[in-house]
Amino acid sequence: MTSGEGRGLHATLLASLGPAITSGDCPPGTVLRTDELEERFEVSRTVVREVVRVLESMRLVESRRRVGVTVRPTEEWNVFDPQVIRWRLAGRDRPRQLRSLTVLRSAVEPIAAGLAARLASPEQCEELTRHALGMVSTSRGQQLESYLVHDVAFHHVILRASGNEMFAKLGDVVAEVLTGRTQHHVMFTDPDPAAVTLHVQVAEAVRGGDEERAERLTREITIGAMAELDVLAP
Amino acid sequence: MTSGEGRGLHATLLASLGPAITSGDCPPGTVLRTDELEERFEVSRTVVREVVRVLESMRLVESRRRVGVTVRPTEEWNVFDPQVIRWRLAGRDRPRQLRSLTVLRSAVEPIAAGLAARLASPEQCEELTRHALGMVSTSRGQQLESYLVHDVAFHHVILRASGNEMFAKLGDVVAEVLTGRTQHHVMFTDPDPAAVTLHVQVAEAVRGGDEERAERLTREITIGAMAELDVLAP
DNA sequence: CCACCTCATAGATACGACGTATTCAAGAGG
DNA sequence: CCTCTTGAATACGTCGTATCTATGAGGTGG
Repeated sequence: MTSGEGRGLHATLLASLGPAITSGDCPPGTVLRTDELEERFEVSRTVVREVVRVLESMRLVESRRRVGVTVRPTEEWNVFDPQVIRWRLAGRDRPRQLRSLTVLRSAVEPIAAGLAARLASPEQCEELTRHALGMVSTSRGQQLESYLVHDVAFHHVILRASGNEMFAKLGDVVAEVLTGRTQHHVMFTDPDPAAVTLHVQVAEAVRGGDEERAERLTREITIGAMAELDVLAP
Repeated sequence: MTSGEGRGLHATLLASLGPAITSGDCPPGTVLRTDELEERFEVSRTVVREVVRVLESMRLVESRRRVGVTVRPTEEWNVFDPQVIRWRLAGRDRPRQLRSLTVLRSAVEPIAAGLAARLASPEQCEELTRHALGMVSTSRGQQLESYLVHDVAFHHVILRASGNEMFAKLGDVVAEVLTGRTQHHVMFTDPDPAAVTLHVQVAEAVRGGDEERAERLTREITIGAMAELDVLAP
């Protein structure tokens, strides 16, 4: 076992096998045998079996008697599993994953903003305007890290305020998309002023309970995000 | 072990513990001990541990030394895991889950339809019109089961034709929503004629490559679905 | 050529042992 | 009386081995 992120053999092996599969190093159809994994990673049967069970629950692999552990075709993977998403974002088909997520965002966030306009609590409205203003004040002069913090927080609040648990869960994923985008940015360019303005206006619309406007403005933001992706990604 | 769905002790125990947690029988904060589960379900330590590991990967529970296996708060669950969705749909907060999913549909499907209008293959267009016509021909005279088959297939094709792997993955979930809706329907009423017409028109729009129209019409369908939910659910 | 049977294989399950982190509480010191 | 340290109990983590069982392959006989 060369490395690993979480403590414990289980987490370590999972952090090795998961990415190996999602990155395509073990393409669909590949057969892994339990005892081979045992010796390759120098862990006990117990650890291997538990990891395989987890990978099986993510539908990345299928374990069959007399055959071994087979990697399933990509289209059967649980692509909504945050763990799988993280592995894919860190691996080879990061562009593809980024595109999928951005399209998902473009579908979900406008609706979420509309719902937020109806349901957001006063505290959430306050948070929203605070982060929007934070984005304004950090939008100039190479402060992209601080800007990103506000940007992520802004979208997190919107998704939580929508009152939909599934939307809320997408907050973490969106955070990774935004973070990844900034990491790939040339760090010398400031964020698009138009986008900053849009965020402020969305905060206003939500605060004012204007569903239709919140939705429309957020849709403009996501359209911008997709356009940006077309420029940056292959 | 009273019952179970899949063959094998692992699947059986998972099918007992999962629903027990998602239904609220074991509310967040509940602590389960490994050996207690062993004797309660009459399985070995191995099986319990592997099941706990899977539940942990779904973020339903957290296993800590000297403490036991604690049920995590609801907002930390992997609510996009199809298995979790199925358990919740079968359990107590089915209405809440159904509402979340319907809102998600209303966000995703219109965008998916728009993309499908641009990307659908001739075969997919053919499938689409076939199922739309199938819906028409089964929309009268207590043929809800046949109607449902076409309805599910229709939305499946739309989501797949969008070219987005994440959208495509939602097809199975949407199928369960539609199925569940029909199961709760009074079986004597035929489907809404307006909805049937909309499906036919969506198929036309996709076939004709009219993105804007496909999106708008699909949005009308999902609006109808939400309205229907308001009538049926608490 | 096909249907059926046998056997080897590799995962599925079980059990017992030891390691280790974590918590809680008792006791020493201030 | 309060705080900090230290120790022991505890429940999960890891390991090795043994047995069971499903299943795919290959042989056998009709």
